[in-house]
Amino acid sequence: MKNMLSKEYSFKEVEEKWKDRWDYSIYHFQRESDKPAFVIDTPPPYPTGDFHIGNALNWFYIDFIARYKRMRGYNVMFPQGWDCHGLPTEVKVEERYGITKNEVPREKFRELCMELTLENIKKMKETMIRLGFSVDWSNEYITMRPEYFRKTQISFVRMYNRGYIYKDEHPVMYCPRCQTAIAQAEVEYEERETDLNYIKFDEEVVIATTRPELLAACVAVAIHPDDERYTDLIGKEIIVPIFGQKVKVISDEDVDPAFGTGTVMICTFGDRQDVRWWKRHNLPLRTVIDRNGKLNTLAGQYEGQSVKKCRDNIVEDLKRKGLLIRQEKIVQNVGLCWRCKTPIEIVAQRQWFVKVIGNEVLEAAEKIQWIPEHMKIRLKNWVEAMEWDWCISRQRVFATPIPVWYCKKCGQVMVAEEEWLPVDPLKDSPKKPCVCGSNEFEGESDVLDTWMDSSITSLAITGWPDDLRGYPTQLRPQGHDIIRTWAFYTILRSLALVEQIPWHSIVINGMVLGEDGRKMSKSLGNIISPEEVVERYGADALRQWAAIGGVVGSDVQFSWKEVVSASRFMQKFWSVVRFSINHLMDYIPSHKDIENLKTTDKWILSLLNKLIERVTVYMEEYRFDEALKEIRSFLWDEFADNYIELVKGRLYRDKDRGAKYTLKKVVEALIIMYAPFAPFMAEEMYHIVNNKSVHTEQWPSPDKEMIDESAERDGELIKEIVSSIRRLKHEKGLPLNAPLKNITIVSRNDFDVIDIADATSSPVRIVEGVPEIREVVSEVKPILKEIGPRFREKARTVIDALSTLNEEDAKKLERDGYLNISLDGDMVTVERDWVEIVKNIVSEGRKVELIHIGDITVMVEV
RNA sequence: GGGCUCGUGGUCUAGGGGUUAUGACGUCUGCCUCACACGCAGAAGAUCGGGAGUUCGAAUCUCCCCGAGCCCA
Repeated sequence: MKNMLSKEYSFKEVEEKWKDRWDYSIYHFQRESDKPAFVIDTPPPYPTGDFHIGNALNWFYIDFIARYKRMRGYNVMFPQGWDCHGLPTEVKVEERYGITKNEVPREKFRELCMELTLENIKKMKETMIRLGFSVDWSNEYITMRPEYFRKTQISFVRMYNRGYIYKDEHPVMYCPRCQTAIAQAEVEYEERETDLNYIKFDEEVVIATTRPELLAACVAVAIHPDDERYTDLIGKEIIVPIFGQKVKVISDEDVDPAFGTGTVMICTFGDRQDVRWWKRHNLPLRTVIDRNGKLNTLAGQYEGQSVKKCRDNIVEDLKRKGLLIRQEKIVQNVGLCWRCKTPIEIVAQRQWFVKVIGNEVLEAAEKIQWIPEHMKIRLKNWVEAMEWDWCISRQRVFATPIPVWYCKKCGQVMVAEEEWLPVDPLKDSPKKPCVCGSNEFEGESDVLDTWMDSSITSLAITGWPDDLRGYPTQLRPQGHDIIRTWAFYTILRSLALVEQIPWHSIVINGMVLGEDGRKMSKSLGNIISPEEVVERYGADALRQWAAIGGVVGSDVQFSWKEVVSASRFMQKFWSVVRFSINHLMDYIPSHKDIENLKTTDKWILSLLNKLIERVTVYMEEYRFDEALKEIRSFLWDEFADNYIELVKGRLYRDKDRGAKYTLKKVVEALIIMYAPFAPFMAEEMYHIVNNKSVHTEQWPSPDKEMIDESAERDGELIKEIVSSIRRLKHEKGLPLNAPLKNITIVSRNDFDVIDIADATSSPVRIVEGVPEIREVVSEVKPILKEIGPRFREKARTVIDALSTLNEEDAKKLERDGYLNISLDGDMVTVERDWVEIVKNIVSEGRKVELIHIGDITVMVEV
């Protein structure tokens, strides 16, 4: 029979073939199904057009889980969302058409954004399909579409009506470049060097500040209450240089007397500490920075200047007036807009806020299983440090409109009713008059933070607000970089909207690092795209890098080596299938074949069933690295290197049905368990051995009947005997297939030796004991884990006594099962099981080589 | 400054009280043995970051120190 399989596995051909041929509807979630549901609240990526390797890691984990759960009989939902709104797309559109958002009508600008978003989604989808994700495309959602943002607006209305959302004037983080308020979570900090300026306020007071441009916004000067240098200043008024406003001197514990001169000017607002002081001491508000990041009229002669320009000018003017005592360089942490890295300002503005219900969120977090557990602490730290409510209004265009109008007559706020949604208040009018009777409204021009869209994904995918069956969902997979945003906001919103946790478990993935162990970045030039890996080694190989690269939750370094080693494993697997199919082509399994199993067959089947148990446990624990390693080492080290080598004789010569049965069982189970990791190749191989799709198969369940400890012991022995004979031949300089005169195994229990004979090309027999052979005890090895706990501090003495046991006593111990020995005058009884007795066999007749394997001896006549 | 995670052969990595520490890549020595040279059979290579402690026994637990990364002030 001719083998039709190519010698080399061609990932390119196979992956392209199945990608096009697959029926993706088998991955659709069945709304009406008896199977238990497993709903995954997958992350909606931002449609940049580039599905990068970090996304890929996240999706690989999701796909391993989804495929595994499906095989375990779950009705899995693996939806795919797209989190469309936001600044980056606006910026891209401005670049692309060389316009600014204010140069075209709002509606037109939004359309251009949508157009670009759809193009980007298309590109990313292609990559995702190429990577083999089992996405349920019938559950795709796009947040910019009316059917989705209707839900966002409903969530706004409901939370408003329940008192979770309010509009107020409050200090907010403001990005002057993006010209919008942002949330605390969107601020990142970076160390930057700036000048610390010592400015003379009056004869006694010199203030050190890094923000001289905010002198106009100065509302107080603070000192530490215990600072003896300034005790008599407290309560006095002092005049701010250049601007001349009188401010009070107050005392506060939070002032660091060791920093600068120990006196601090409080501005509205230089940093968050200013906000704390401003609130605590009820200070007046002097806003000097406007929405464009420019100084306003309060700044007098500096009006209209940028923050940077104003700073330079004020420093110059202070110098000229002799008010600048000195300057020193210091490093300080500057808050930056996470999108454009522009230093943010804190300004008081009327904005929309969501109440942060920190305690409720923390309580809910306790009810959720966190994988890994310690990631919960990140949420905790974040929540506990939150000082302000979540600012959800943005002064942008491409986002979900806030469904609110203001009465032109009385100023009353009109929040949309749910039936009116979706709505754009700038285009649409309320369907009822204001309480004052007026029909003249002005629509809210602010829009919602994009996180308002994406923090209801768990609700949206289950069918909320129309249908909430099956809520909470089962799983949220996401990166640890967005715990403070996505995870936090989702829990908060789920509690506020439906009073439930959003998911039972959350599994956190790490970031992907470059090959050099550093973050991937353009400037370091260490970026790897999924496409280039797929091109060279295939999606299945990349997937295995993801699985084996590290424990879920830890950062994973990209590694070509891992990818290569995965592709070698694929070649090995392919060769095993190629070998197997030679013997299985004409084989129709029968249950009777079980009766023909030899020791070696029983051994590998027992190991296989134990493997299934372990792999299943690892998959349940999201330990993909361990699961895949188990599969790999079983296939390579046990099945290929040992089992197949041992049964070749029986297969080629005898067409042995027991061996064929075993071969088929093992290969099938391995392909199925491999399928979540390498869906393309597993599919190809399963079609070869079974002519059907592996992706609709059941996950194998361990067959307890086949777990056979004695077969395992004998099988291990056979393996050991064969490999020690190989080693012997190697040492003697003999070819591995050289026949030996005789192999005699001295053992009291009987097992099949046919495979040993085949594998060593030599006659093999088992004897219970041979007269002309004399057993000599050569070594007694104490087993420490038996002796340690029993004798504790005396263990060492016992160990020494046992290892120096004389031959007579050792034989007595072996024969009787116990032995009394005297230790420092005490009689101690030791048991047979506490030691391993190594014996030599001395032959009086012919010359034999002796091999010891545990308690067993093998005599080899070369 | 605070929190979290982590320091294991040359490189990456598993393990997390029992004395010969896992695997991958790399290195060395033989082999084209009828599934596989992306292979087979062997081998070398680690005082498990440093120190102290707990214990009969520590890579593993505790404390301190050093170093790295992440998150947050």
